[in-house]
Amino acid sequence: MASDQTRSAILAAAERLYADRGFGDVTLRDIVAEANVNLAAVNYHFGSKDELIAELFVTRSLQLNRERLRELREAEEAGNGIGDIADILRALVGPTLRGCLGPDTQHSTAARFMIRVNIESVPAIRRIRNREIDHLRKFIAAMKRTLPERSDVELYWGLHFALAMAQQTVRDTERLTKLSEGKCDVDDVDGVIDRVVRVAVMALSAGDATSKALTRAMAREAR
Amino acid sequence: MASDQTRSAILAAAERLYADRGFGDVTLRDIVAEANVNLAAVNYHFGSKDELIAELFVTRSLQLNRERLRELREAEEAGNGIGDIADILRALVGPTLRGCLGPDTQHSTAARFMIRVNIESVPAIRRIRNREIDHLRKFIAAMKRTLPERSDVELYWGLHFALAMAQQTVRDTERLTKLSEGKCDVDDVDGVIDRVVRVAVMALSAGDATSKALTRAMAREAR
DNA sequence: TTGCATTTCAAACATTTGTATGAAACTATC
DNA sequence: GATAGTTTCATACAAATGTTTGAAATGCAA
Repeated sequence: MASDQTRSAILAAAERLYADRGFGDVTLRDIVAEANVNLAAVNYHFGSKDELIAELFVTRSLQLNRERLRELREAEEAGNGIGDIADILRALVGPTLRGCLGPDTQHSTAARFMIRVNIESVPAIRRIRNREIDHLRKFIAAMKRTLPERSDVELYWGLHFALAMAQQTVRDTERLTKLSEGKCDVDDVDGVIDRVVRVAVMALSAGDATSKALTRAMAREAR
Repeated sequence: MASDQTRSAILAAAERLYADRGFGDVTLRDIVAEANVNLAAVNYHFGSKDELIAELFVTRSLQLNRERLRELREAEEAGNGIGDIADILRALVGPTLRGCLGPDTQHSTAARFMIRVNIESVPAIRRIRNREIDHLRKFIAAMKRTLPERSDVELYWGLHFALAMAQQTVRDTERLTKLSEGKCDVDDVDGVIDRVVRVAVMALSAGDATSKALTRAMAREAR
């Protein structure tokens, strides 16, 4: 086992470089230079470049999922096993947005790395991502407990849209800021989370009479 | 000018290969083999690999934007310059979803290419994408005409979320299908469009009293 | 210290990649 | 049908990249 400090140095350097410059144009030589270790060290400690990337992603992924489930548990415990739907959705999108948005994001390597993962999509990561489904099912189950009369399809679409809004906000922060000329304050993380959650809650009723009534109400207002 | 058939063959072959295998692992040699032309032909006709990719993307992008604007114009003409908000949003997300979803997607190279563009993100394309903002502003303007009393911020977020849902659906069709065990029918393109539009319309009222009332209503129902 | 396993290192390897070159083939104009 | 411009072709180039190798260094137990 020894000191492991070479291994850690590689992980840290790789995450930093990937976060800053993306997966596309960071070579092993860049990484070992940043980490001040020998070129062969990567293959010695990780086997291959892809396995290094995979380890980085898995580590951060597990952290994210742990945090999500922790918040989900909190939400359900507060309601004696039945969480408020907004809190459940907040547990789903909150950790991502809190991790990847906000003014202090510039200082968190892990955050910027996960943003990269959301923007680019390298095969080594795509393979792992497919295992995320079991994790999401836990949220579907919790949503079902809270809204038992909702059809499954509505729940799936609701979760899908919630993730869509969160991830697109992370991915396209720059475009939204430019488009809105800074009027959309993505640094107000809690505000963004509230907004996403609110829309996601509404999305869950997209097939319902209530929502159709709302749509009609808006149409009237527009006249 | 001459025949241009080499040029076209390269474009067609490149689009097909990129659509099938992604930008990451398609080399110029793969492309020229598929197109039955000489290796040097790519640099002769396009200058560089990146310019070839750029031309492919620009072509498809212009098509998409043209179609969006056509539908937007239709929507506004139907209402004497003021379109129904749902129709405006439909003009925004409809072309993308109609192009990239549905059972016949397997047969359209252009569609699969644009899906790739949504999944992967290569520098050559990212650069061009930033010019999309002017295009989106036209939709903001149309939305503003229909909902003049809405604050700009609400409009920006609404458009952002609409695109988020559409693009994530294109990007993560597979995950949604797996997660829902096929219960979410993404082949029903019109159904998906309706759903996205409906949620997007609701999102536009995320800061309003109406939506807060709806949220409260749902909370009551959940009890 | 000796011996053994782990880790580091410099160097080389083997491909793969986009691009450049210069001659040949082709095309169209006069 | 000669000439000039365009296009095609085989081949070479140069650089980059992940990986391997075998020896040197290091750590550690007996």
